[in-house]
Amino acid sequence: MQTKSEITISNILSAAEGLFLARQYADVTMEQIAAACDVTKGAIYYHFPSKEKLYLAMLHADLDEKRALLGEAIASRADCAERLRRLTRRFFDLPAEKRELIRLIRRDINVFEGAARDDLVRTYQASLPELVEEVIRDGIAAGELAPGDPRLLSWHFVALVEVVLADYAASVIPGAESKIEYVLNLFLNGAGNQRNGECPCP
Amino acid sequence: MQTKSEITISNILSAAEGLFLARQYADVTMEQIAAACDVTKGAIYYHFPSKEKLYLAMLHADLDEKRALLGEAIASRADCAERLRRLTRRFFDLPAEKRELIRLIRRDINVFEGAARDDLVRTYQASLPELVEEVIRDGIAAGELAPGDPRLLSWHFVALVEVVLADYAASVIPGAESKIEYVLNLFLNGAGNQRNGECPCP
DNA sequence: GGTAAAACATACCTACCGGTCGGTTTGTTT
DNA sequence: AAACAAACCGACCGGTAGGTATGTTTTACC
Repeated sequence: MQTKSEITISNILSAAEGLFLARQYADVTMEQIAAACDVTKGAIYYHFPSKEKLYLAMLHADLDEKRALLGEAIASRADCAERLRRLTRRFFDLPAEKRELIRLIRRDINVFEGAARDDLVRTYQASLPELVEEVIRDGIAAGELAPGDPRLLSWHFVALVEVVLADYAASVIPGAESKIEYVLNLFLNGAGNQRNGECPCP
Repeated sequence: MQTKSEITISNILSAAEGLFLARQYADVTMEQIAAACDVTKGAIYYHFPSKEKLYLAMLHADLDEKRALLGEAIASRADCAERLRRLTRRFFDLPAEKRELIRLIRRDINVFEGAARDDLVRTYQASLPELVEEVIRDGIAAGELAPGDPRLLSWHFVALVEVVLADYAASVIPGAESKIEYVLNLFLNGAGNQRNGECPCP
């Protein structure tokens, strides 16, 4: 069973997540967070030493959870395309708010400096791109993907997923499954018209 | 000849650009901007009614300029790949600060609400992605690109450019020209190993 | 070169926000 | 039920930053 304290902390983190996702770091006040989970500012400062620590704690909790979830999806011996497909599908299965976390970090990453910033970057790198990177590295080794830098390719893949995540995409590509296939096809085969490529054998 | 007022306005916009690029909107103070161009806060408020208006004015000026510059690059009758190449090259030729503007908008877009926000989105859309979209639309019509939604593909292309713009990419892909070819190749042909595709003719 | 208006500078106001602290409630132990 | 600790409240402080009011200089034009 959870103690009273754990419940409160969980509530605070949850409220903080919602607000930090909606607005920028500086535009979210501690009192707004407090009001959102029916406590006062004093209660938050009882559990967290500062606004910055609260933000980082919320990020860590969220990314750890997400990483564990997504990590399962690539733990298979399938080929590269299939592993990427499973990973993306699992990502799409996440509640919408959770998926926004990546954009959140890219947005607020300039708020902090020094150690806190490095910590943020590392935590982010370890969340999604690193998982993709692992799959891509294997894919290159197996000859399924063309040679290239795995990390750069993983960023490309993540960026592609982000594109499909935009509101506009929903009006063009309906349904999660077709979005996934869209991403995979574009990533593997590109946007060029393959039929234009001449077949070497007459 | 420029009047004194125009020079001051230009200085303010230039200083604002540098600071807004380096930090988040809320973390840039009016006094910092004032100090950066050797005036006082009062002078800024003489020319701009508010911080928000100053930010938007600086964005508009920058994007207008950039759009004019990039627009020339696609005004040719070359094929799709070549036009994209020229557009990207022109983009890479921009001073580093100017290239960061895209990321800036994506970062600060949540600061504003209502009309100001819509204005921001429209201005952004009209800057880079719309130019790419035009080229891609032609490319699809000419059969050079596989059928697909032009706008979504343009976002994909822009995202790819952004990936290559990251610091890490410099350590993997040296030189602007090879970055451009990397982007084009990945966009047109994808990351999949084409040699794996069986040739239908025996 | 004189003058009115534009273009600043200076000082100040006010709202807000992160953080603190004394005190109060609630729960637990003995 | 006394004693103690954990959890929480709410008023408050210090600093800050957007914005303004007013005085001063500079520009532009005659």
